[in-house]
Amino acid sequence: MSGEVRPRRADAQRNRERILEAAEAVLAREGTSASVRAVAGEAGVGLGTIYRHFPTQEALYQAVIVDRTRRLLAEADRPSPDPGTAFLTFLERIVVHAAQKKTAADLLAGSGVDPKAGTADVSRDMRQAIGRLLTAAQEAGAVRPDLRAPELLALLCGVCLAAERDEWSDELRRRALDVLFDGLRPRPLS
Amino acid sequence: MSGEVRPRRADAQRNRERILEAAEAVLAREGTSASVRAVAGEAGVGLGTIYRHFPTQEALYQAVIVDRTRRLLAEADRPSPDPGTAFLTFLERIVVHAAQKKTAADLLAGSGVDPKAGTADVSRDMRQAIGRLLTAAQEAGAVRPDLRAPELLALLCGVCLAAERDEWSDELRRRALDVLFDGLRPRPLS
DNA sequence: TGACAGCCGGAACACGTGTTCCGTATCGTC
DNA sequence: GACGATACGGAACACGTGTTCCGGCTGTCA
Repeated sequence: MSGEVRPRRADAQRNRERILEAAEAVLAREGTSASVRAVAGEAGVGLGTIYRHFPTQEALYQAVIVDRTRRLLAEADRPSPDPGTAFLTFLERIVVHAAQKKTAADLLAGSGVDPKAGTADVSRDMRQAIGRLLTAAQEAGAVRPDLRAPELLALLCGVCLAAERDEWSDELRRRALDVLFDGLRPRPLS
Repeated sequence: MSGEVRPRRADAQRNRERILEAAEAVLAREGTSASVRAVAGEAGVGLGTIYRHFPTQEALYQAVIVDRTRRLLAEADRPSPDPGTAFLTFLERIVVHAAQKKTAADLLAGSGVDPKAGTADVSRDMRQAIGRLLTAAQEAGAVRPDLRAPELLALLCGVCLAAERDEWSDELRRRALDVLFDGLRPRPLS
């Protein structure tokens, strides 16, 4: 074990942060198809500088996505007196996040976790958090008991994809989620 | 006006059809990001042959998409005694089509019709057909009256995007659409 | 069967991408 | 202030893409 890691030079540390901020902005604007050159331009930095800090484009984007997703996940773990509201509120936050950051849908995709992706951990955490909130909401009687995680994640993934793509307005999101959430509630006994 | 269009040579006509079939197969497999070379390989044809028949990759793909969408739309216009079932059945057919052909979601996207796309016509027709079925289903009391076309199209677009991406199984589609369709129905008076 | 318009294949070109490399500039230390 | 390690910028490379071009082949028709 080598130990003793010399601290980064001050300008390097500054550049690293500028690159992360730039990547976040560019991802929000263009989604994960954004080019490394776009990030370099936004950061006011050369291409080589980016590759000095991140081995790969994928590594850079994952760094941004993982960081922001962890912040989002932190909100899911606050215990709430109203599991139904907590569940639906968190779903809506995910959709808002998707629309603003263009980067949420991938984390919800099919349960077959892509082993080569560095986002596998945070993706698993996300699905588990949703699963926990779902179970709690069902036990509280706020969500239909026959709803299972796969179809919930599939629908949520679809909503995120559409919201990322077409930049839903606040009102459209409100109306669409009202419809979807109605479908999640228990059917009143006819 | 020139008139007098000489008929295509027989081999050229044959190749044109092979290209269209190949394009359909490749689109179903890889979506609209498929390369022209992939279509050429599937058709067993040179690149030049494709460009002899279609001025552009976009033109080729649009030809496939427009043709298939027209066939799908033909089903929407059969008058039905049960507008509610007709509405939901057509929505499901669209989702199945999306999952199999990887090509439906674009037609449902934001109402701002892209003027440069040759699919604008068929996209408008699709939205209008859905709108008609929606209105009929609402008048029959089978769908909640406060549902409007924008959020319906947005949700449907999301479902198609997710189904195209992750190749939903029949069962997953069934479960997801059951939930979504429940949200479309009228809320029973408390 | 001969001649030619039409057609074909695929090499070649233009462009955008991710990534590497190296001469130069800068930071931290003495 | 000088010096070495570190970091920077951006040209250059490898690759995949859409598209064009042209020499040669082939269906068609007299």
